[in-house]
Amino acid sequence: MSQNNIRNMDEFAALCGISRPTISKYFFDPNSVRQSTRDRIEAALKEYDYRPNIYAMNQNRRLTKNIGIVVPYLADPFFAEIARVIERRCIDAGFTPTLFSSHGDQSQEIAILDTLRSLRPAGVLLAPLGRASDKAQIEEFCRDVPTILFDSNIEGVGAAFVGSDNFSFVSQTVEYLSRTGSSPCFFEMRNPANPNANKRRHAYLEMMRRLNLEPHLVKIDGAGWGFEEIGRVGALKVLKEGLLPTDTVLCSNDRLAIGFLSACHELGIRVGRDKDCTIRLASHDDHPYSRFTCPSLTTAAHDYEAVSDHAVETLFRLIDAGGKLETREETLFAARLIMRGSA
Amino acid sequence: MSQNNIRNMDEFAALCGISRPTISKYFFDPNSVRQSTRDRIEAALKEYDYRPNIYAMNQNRRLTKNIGIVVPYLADPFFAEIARVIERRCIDAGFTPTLFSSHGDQSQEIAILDTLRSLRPAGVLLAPLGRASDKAQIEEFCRDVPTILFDSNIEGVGAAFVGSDNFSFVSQTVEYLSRTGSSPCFFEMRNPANPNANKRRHAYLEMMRRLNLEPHLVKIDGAGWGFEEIGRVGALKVLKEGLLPTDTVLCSNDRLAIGFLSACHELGIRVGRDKDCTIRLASHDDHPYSRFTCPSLTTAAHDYEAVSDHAVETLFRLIDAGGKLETREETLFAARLIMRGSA
DNA sequence: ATATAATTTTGACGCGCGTAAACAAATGAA
DNA sequence: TTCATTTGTTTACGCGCGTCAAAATTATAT
Repeated sequence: MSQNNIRNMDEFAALCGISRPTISKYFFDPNSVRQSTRDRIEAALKEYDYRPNIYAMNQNRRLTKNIGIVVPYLADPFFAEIARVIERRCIDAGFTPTLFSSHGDQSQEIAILDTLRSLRPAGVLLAPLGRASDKAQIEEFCRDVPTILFDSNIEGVGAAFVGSDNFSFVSQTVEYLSRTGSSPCFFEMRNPANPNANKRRHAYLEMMRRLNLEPHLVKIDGAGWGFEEIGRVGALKVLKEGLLPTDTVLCSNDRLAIGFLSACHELGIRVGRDKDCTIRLASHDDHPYSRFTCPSLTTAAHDYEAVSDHAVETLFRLIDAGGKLETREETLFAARLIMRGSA
Repeated sequence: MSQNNIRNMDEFAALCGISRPTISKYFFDPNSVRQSTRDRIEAALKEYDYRPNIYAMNQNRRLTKNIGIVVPYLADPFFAEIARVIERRCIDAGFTPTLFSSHGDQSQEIAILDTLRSLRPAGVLLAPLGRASDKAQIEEFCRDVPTILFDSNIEGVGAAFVGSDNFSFVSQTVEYLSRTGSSPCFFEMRNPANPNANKRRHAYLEMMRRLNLEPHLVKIDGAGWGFEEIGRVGALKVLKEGLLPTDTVLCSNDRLAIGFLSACHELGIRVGRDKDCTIRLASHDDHPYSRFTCPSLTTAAHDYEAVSDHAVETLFRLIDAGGKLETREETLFAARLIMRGSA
């Protein structure tokens, strides 16, 4: 490799023996130039390893190749994992993803949208905070920037929503628990941050109605995104005061369940299917840690890959279509029941 | 707020009644203009909410206000948490942080460094993969870009290293375990990804020597960053084959310990301090989940805040100094012993 | 070989802002 | 009031690249 004295595209073009506009075209889309010239450019690229100035590029391009990825809470490995998959897909498609976390905070979510505006991204994949989101601000953002919502829906906002089918989650867990033992009560936060929680409650009630069973909602206090601690404290209270109407508990999500398990252990209550166990516990999400809890969590798993893939594919379609889709799409993927030790 | 027809700094300057160079100066450092003009600019800013084009800005500025944050594995909440704190500090200081995760993969780490180069950041906070890192590439990168290493050190590379004092971690856990029961064996991966693991092993051996106790290393197989599963499989093997030399186990890190606990539960082995427990388990890191395991983990905690703060402060000093520090600094923060249920 | 389509070249302009130098104005202390 | 000092203005250039139109070249098909 020769020494890298190339200062700009002009010099590189000269070294290639190809005009600068053609080089520029190549960098926007390598397929837009004839194969033979592409080969020549790529040969020179290897020899001199020139890279165009991204700032000059993005300043002048009609559309950047940037994609914004926004998750509500990165300390939750669930989001870290989904962000990883989405990142990969974007890079493979020739885009430059940038990851943002709202860290459970409305003002940070708004600040991120503000930053994203000035990044002029080709598109954005946004998992909103949910109840804590400033819907008006998000709506306005989505009018300006091609955006796909995922994980957590806001009705009518964004070009599309891709997520999981909460009814599919709950129906499977409720059916399984009811079939194999006593029917479950539903353990959840009183004021859940995420709209999926509400959908799950409704699904629980509906399933219990269909099965002709009496529903029991167990609502616990707590705010914020520290679900494990909220679940632990809530479970301690419920267990100590004997407020649990059944010996089978279905948690709204795995992180609450992790806290619930912790409380049970503190109180010496054994959880699982064995004879010496007094409680069965199941949950939803298939959180990356749910197979390492004690006992491991019976849960309903997201189809991570399907959600990620479809969100990204939809975004690419949206970008290709110039930022507008004919109608707003909503796609939900079914859950898969994962039977483990806790129920 | 008036309608936002402002296309560039010229127009905004005209509306302000202030010359463009002064506006430009203001955006680089609001304190560099007289208070009265600053007030006028900020009043106009509120009325018209103009924001300079970041691409044009960064193209021409001698130095951008960007800061790169690189962590080895974002699905580990430990890194998510530290990244959150660092992000906050950078924003508060007027910088624009961008978060990257190597996802445990060498080629991705290199790709990130490549991306960072073309971002021309004022500075970078880098937590390397460790053993999997391409040291030569990182070294070359650090020659070009002002970089502070954190969490995982590479001798002589980067302007400074900020991390935790592994000896402080291990000395406290070993001392505590030995004082309150039988002395621990050390449970770790055979080929740990992270150099801290080696430091911890040495610290364990040294502490056992000082206490005049016989050391026992228990090395398990496994590669990659799925430490919980590695710990679980390793513990199953060790426990089934009766290879555990003592009833007290000190794991190299919490994620291995989480896997260990999972294995114990599968085998019906009770862990903790109670009479019916046959194993005591302790560990290091104070992973965000370690207080929710069953039993909760006795561990040595990082001083997250101190590490984050000092890393960021050092980076700011480095930037102010023009990218070079007189001598390479290494700062290690002591651990705090967190006594919980497992030992 | 010729007509046609596809691709590249040439030359030029503009994007929005940083920056520099010479000058003008405001400030503040003596 | 005076003068030195700080701060702002004017003017002008350059950064590296996108993009456009017209001309020149090349590839493909007939």
